[in-house]
Amino acid sequence: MADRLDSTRAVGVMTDEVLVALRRIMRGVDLHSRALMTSCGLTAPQLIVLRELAEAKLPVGVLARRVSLGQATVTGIVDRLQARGLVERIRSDEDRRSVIVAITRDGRRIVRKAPSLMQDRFQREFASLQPWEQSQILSSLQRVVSMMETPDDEEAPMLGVTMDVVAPGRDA
Amino acid sequence: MADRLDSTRAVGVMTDEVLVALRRIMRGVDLHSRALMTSCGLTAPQLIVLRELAEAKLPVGVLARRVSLGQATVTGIVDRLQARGLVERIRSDEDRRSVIVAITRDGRRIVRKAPSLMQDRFQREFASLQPWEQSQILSSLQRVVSMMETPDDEEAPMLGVTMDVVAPGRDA
DNA sequence: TCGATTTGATTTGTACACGATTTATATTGG
DNA sequence: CCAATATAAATCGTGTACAAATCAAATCGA
Repeated sequence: MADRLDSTRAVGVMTDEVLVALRRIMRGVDLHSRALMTSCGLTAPQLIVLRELAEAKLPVGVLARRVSLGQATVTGIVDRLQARGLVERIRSDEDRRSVIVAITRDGRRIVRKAPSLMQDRFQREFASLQPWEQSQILSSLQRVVSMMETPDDEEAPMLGVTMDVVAPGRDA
Repeated sequence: MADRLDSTRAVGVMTDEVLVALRRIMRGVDLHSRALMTSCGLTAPQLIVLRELAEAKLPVGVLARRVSLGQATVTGIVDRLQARGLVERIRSDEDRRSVIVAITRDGRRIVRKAPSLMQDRFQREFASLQPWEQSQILSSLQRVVSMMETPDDEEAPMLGVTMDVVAPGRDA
C-alpha cells in the first residue's frame, strides 16, 4: 500500500510527511491572514510591513529585504497601504530614484491595536511549552530554512532540480 | 539597536522568530515551485494535483479535499492543466453536476519524469540527517500544525501519506 | 560632456489561494 | 408536477508573490 509512488525511495516517506506538514502550516498562515483581514482590514504581509515601518521609515528596497519579500511584492503591498492612508511615499532628496515609505499617524494607530500576527491560540500554546521545546521547534524550523535556501546564496544557480529534462544553460 | 523591539513582550520574541522562519520556508517553497515551473513547465500545486490524479480520476470537490486546497483554487489549477492537455474533464453520467478530472497519457508521462516536489538538495540534506534529527524536525513541524489549526477544523485529508499523528482514517 | 551601465522602483503577466456568488443539475416537499 | 432547496463546479473579486520588462535617476567612462 505504501508503494503507490514508484519513485518513493525509503527516504521519501518521511520527506513527504515533512512536506505535508509544511503545506498545512502554509495553509494555516494563509487562513489566519484572511481572518486578520476581516477583523482589522489588514492582511499579515501588510501588518508585517507596517510593523517594520513603525520602527523607521525605509526605502522600498531595504524594506523588501527586511521583510524577506521581493521588491515588486512590496510595491503592491505599499500601494494598498497607501490607498488606506496608512503609509506615505516620499521621494528622497538625496537620491530621487529612491522612494521612502513612512508610516502615518493612522498607520501607527492601527499597528498599535492590531492583533498579533499569529493567532492567540498559537501564541498561547507556544508560550505554554517548555523553553527547551520552544527552542527545539525554532531550531527545527531554522534547519528546514537552511536546507531549503541555498547555502552560498547566489540566488540563481540553485535551479539544479533538472535531472535531464532541461539544459542548465541559464546565462547563455 | 537591540531595543527597537521594546514593544514586544517577552513571549513575542521567540514567536516572532518562529514566524520569520515560517515565512522564509513559505518563500522557499514558492521559489522552488517557480524553479520547477521553468524546469518542467509545472508548478508545485499542479504537480501535486497531477500526482493525485495519477492514482485515480476524481471529481473536483474530492480532489480539492485530497490536496488540502479550496475547490475554487483547484478549478483554476485544473484549467491550466487541461489547457496543456495533461488532464481532461468528464461530466459524470451518474450526476451531471459532477465533473470528473482524469489524467491523460501526456499527463502521466510528465508526472513520471517530473522531479521531486522538493529540491534534491532538501531531500539529500534531510536524508543525511540522523534519524533522530529527522523525527525531531517532523514532530516540531507537526506540533506547529497542531498549534495553528483549530481543533474544530481538523479533517484536512492531506496528500495521502497519513502515517501517524494526524488523521488516522484514510478514505473509504 | 555625453553615452552606457547600474540601480531603485513600478508595471505587466502569470499563478496561487481564498471566500462569495452564480449556474446547472439533482432532490424533495407540497 | 412544480416550486423550494441542496449540491457541484465555475466565476468573480481581492490579495499575495514572483520574474521580466520598463522607466527614471545616478554614476561611470571615454
